[in-house]
Amino acid sequence: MTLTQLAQRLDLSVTTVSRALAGYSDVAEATRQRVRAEAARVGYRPNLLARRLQSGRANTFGIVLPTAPGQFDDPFFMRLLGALGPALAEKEMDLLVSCAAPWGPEMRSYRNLVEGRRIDGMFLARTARDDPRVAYLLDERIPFVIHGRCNETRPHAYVDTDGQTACRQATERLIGFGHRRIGLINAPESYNFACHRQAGWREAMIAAGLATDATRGAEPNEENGFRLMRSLLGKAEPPTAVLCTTDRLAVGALLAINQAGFKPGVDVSVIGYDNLPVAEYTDPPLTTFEQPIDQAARHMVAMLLDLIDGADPAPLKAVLPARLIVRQSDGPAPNHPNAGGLR
Amino acid sequence: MTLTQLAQRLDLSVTTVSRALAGYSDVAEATRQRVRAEAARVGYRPNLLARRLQSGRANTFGIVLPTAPGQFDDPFFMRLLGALGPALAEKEMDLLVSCAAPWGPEMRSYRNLVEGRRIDGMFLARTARDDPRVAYLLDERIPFVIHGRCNETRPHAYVDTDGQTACRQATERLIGFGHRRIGLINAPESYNFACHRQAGWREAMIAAGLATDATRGAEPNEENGFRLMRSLLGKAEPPTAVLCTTDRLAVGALLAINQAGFKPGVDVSVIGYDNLPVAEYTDPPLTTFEQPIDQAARHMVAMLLDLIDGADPAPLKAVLPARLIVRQSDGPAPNHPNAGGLR
DNA sequence: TGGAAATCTCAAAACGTTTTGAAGCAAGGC
DNA sequence: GCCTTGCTTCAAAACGTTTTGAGATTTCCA
Repeated sequence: MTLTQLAQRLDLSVTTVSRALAGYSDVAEATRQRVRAEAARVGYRPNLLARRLQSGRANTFGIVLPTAPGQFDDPFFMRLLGALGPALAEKEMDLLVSCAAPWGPEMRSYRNLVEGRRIDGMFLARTARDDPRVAYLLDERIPFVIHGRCNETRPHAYVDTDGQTACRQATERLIGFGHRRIGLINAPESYNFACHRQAGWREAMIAAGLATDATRGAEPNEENGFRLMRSLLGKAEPPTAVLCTTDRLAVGALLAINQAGFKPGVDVSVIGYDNLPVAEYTDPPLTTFEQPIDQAARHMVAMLLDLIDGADPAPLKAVLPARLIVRQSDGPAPNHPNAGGLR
Repeated sequence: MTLTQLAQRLDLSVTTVSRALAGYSDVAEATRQRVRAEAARVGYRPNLLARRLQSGRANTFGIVLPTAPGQFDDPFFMRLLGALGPALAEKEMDLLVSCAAPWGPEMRSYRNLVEGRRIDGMFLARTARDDPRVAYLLDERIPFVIHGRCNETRPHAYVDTDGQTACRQATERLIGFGHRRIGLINAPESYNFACHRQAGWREAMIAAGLATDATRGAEPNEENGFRLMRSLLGKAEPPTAVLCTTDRLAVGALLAINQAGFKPGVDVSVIGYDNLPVAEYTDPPLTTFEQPIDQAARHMVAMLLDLIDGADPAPLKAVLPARLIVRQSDGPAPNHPNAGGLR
């Protein structure tokens, strides 16, 4: 059922029917009602493709999932999608998902989305410090919002979690527990979030006059967490606590601690970051940070809608606090006066 | 740059330019080359919205992610997306993602996608035994492919993993280890996959003359795995092995076993299903099944493309084998002649 | 040399909307 | 009775493609 057919049934012009349905005031109340009733009766639904062609807007935003081996099933993106989806649906926007490895080929995905005019704007996540995608989108003047931050100096919209403050607090917490050798198991510093989280840890360590050499970085998955933790435990004076900048790293670290014959949470404290579902069921349950992803998603959607309406990106920035979830993977340092005390 | 503008530059008609680019044989070789060269030079990209309006095809498939609390971050969907994406990109198809809770509201999502002619076909996953979405799509004659199976009698395309065989084999393996009381921690039987997996377990148990009463079911997450395992352990004669039909259930079960003072893999064997990334780093690492998701995705894409070309859905069925990944969470039954032997 | 066939090109229509500019008509003011 | 105003409706153009059917030119053969 097209608008033309509907108009014929009603013995009206297409114009009038279109304007009646759109609620313009220049069609008589009686006519409007008649049109609306008939439209409902025959179940008329406008053809979105036609509407979009005419309006020049795709009514669609895009997001590219990184499908690198070892990280394509990152739960973070699933949660981001789950949060973006409803926020977008509310605004009658569609979400187009494209998949690509995050190096070279990914750029082709962006080109495809952008140059085919399939989308009006893009969401980005997991940005690198100098991210070619950001530069590309700025060059092409495609509206976009980043989850994360990046070094780009031109103004752009972003929403991020304050990983720096979170990691500073986590480190201070461990220091308060009496730990002196506190390791950092991080993602590669080419990721922006890794830099921020490291900065927080370093800040607290330096403020307390502690050494910042026990740091390691690699692609954030369980295997690397395991490997890096083993490497830290192999040191002459292994750390009594580690801050893992993602839960997947922490899961690997916990196993490494166990297998080395230590008791995680007692001999070696661990704090994670992300609050994955599994964090509540590791052994021991993982103390970690929760990112306000729903809130971030709502911000991101609102910002992108503003941008496609021509808003200035400069003021569109938000940094949201992470929330510490205390479980049982951290506690007083061994041989510390507080050790064995109440937690 | 539109086709019209390109035609003007070339002093050709829009028709000729369009046909030259599309590779029709009725445009002179010299002209075609001239057109191609100029198009490449000015970086012409066709407007997909216009093309789609004209062709009546959205060139887009849809998928609805279940965003129920407690399951919206199911890694399964992330892997499915990661596998569908590249397969679709190869065929120049877009993937539209919609989010909705899997009860009432989800139907509205389907309606939106379908009735706005935004998509040419749909992927479904996590189907229930009597799934209203399947009935709806059949009624509306929208092409679709299910990952999973369902009770619907009308012919429809599906791809599934053979969970029944997998779970039968897992149970037989446990029986071979000397276990006699083997529990089942399952998802609710309203899910199709839960039925199949249970059937496999039951088959093996009955064939071995064992009791099939130690079975429990609930939404497949860590918490329920924990809870149900505790309940099984509370029985007068607790099972010495459990088959968990998802890894998330297994992760919870492992913790419950640990906390009850048993050693998982020694006192109580556990086998999971899904091979989540975390499965390699649980304590002990989890014996589980891996679904061939990439292969399934390729099948699904091929089938859906066939369907929109008018193929008969009846023969479009595939059931793929799951692969057992042996780790250390299962082994000989306690007090069994094989106990303590080599594994 | 005339006509048919083959080759190349194009104007116009179509896809289903929204928007623009104008027209028809009644009421009201002079 | 003429002009303005306000209200309601509509024909036509536009968005950028693809397809259709036909026209123009060349080639080939009788």
